[in-house]
Amino acid sequence: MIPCEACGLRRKRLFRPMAPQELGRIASMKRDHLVVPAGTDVIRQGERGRAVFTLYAGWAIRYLRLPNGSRQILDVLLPGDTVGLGSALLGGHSHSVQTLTPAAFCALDGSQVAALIAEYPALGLDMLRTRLDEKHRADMRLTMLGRMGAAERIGYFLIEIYERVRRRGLATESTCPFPLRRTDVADAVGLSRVHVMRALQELRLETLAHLHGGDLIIPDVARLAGYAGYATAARVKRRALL
Amino acid sequence: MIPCEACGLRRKRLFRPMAPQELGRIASMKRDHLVVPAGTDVIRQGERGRAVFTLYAGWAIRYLRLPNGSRQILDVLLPGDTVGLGSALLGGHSHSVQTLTPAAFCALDGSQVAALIAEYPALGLDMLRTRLDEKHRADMRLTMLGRMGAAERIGYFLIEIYERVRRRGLATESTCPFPLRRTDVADAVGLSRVHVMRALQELRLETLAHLHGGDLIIPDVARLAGYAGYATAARVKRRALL
DNA sequence: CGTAATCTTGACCAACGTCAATGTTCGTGG
DNA sequence: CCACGAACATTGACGTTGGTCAAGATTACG
Repeated sequence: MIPCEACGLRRKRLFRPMAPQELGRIASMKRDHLVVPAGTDVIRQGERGRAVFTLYAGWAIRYLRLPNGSRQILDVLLPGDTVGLGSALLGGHSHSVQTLTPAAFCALDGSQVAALIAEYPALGLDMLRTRLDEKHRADMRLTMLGRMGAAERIGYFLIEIYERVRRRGLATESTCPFPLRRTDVADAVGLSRVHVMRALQELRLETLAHLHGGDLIIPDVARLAGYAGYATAARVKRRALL
Repeated sequence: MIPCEACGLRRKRLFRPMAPQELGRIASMKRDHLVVPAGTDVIRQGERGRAVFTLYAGWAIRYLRLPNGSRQILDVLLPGDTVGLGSALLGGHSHSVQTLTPAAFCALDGSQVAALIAEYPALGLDMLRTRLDEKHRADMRLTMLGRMGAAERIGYFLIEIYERVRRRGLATESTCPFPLRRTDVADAVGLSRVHVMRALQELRLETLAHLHGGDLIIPDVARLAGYAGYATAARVKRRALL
């Protein structure tokens, strides 16, 4: 079990530095370091659980399964993203989380989060900031589902992921890993799998973006951003481990 | 200008009681009590501003305008809802807010929010809780846009609003005020105005819901909830004024 | 009482979903 | 190293949902 003090994630520029005391307190909440293969359900919609997970390595999705069997992907989780805070503070899990690749999670005892915030208000503020930033992303995603055509939606989705991966130092100038299948893209942007194919072909023909092997290639990021109406917003430093 | 101590909103059961000190501190941040007619843009997307607004009376929408002119309504604001926390903590406004009815807002100085949370960590925790609850609502809305048909979407949208209004004590057994126009509904659920008409007719024919005058009538809430896949989640007490 | 805004409906068209057949990749066991 | 199967990608044909255009009805308001 990797101690929080030695956690590599924290060193990235994307995350705020923490005071040693804060870090020590968080370390005391660490309950597990869980390593799982691709396709594992780490959290199941409806379960009780009060653990808070930070994705340490690998990719995962947060999704909802409807009574009729269809699936909506709510978010793609990248290393450093936290999930389960809602369940810890509010009650049961309202969504599921599944790994897309082999992955490792850091599990904290969520029942202590309220106490933690009471002790270190600055942590609460940071968590609130991160939440607000994510809410902005959620607003944009809602807009893309509500008001954009198939190709633009997918373009937006792809560039958003590319930018998030890039900020974590995991992408090159024009390429980033992309372990999602066509079905996953479809369930994320609200289209059928077949129509995703058609829209991807359109993007490929216009040299805006294409998928190849497990990689996403965007020859000209600015051009795709223009096409899909994506605006790079100044982003907040996130709170790692929480 | 109504002092926070006398604010009627705080007394409703939906909101947590506050300690006198907390309340005093918040009162010291109050900058304005703004009364505006219907159709006023209180916040414009892109503006600088660091004010935090609490809707005191009336209805409003939070929306995004795309380069191509179309509009996505992100949320409907009811009395007691707070808006602008993101801008206060993160920078400029990423969305606009417009009143649907004559309305009154309480405006607080947002630049003091960080300091407020540092002083009263419990407030930060409450704000985080409220945020997490709203995020759940946002997840559900994304799902409805991505995976549901027109009539179900609108049914979901209507019942969600009805429940929120009811919890504030502003609805009767089967009726609540509903100042949105067809166009607003369309921009909220991601359909065209004409298609909203067709879907509303379907809901009316099946006696699930109908709009009349400025009112929304839902003869059998449970039946509509079943139809639209709406599940009443236990909701958090919200933080009024913030 | 008249004008503007909104609601409502019908006719037609485009976008997207479904079904089904074929190709491709990749892992597994011989 | 090859043969096989399973999962996934790809494409075409066709059906359905939802968008667009346009006209008339109703309501809100000066």
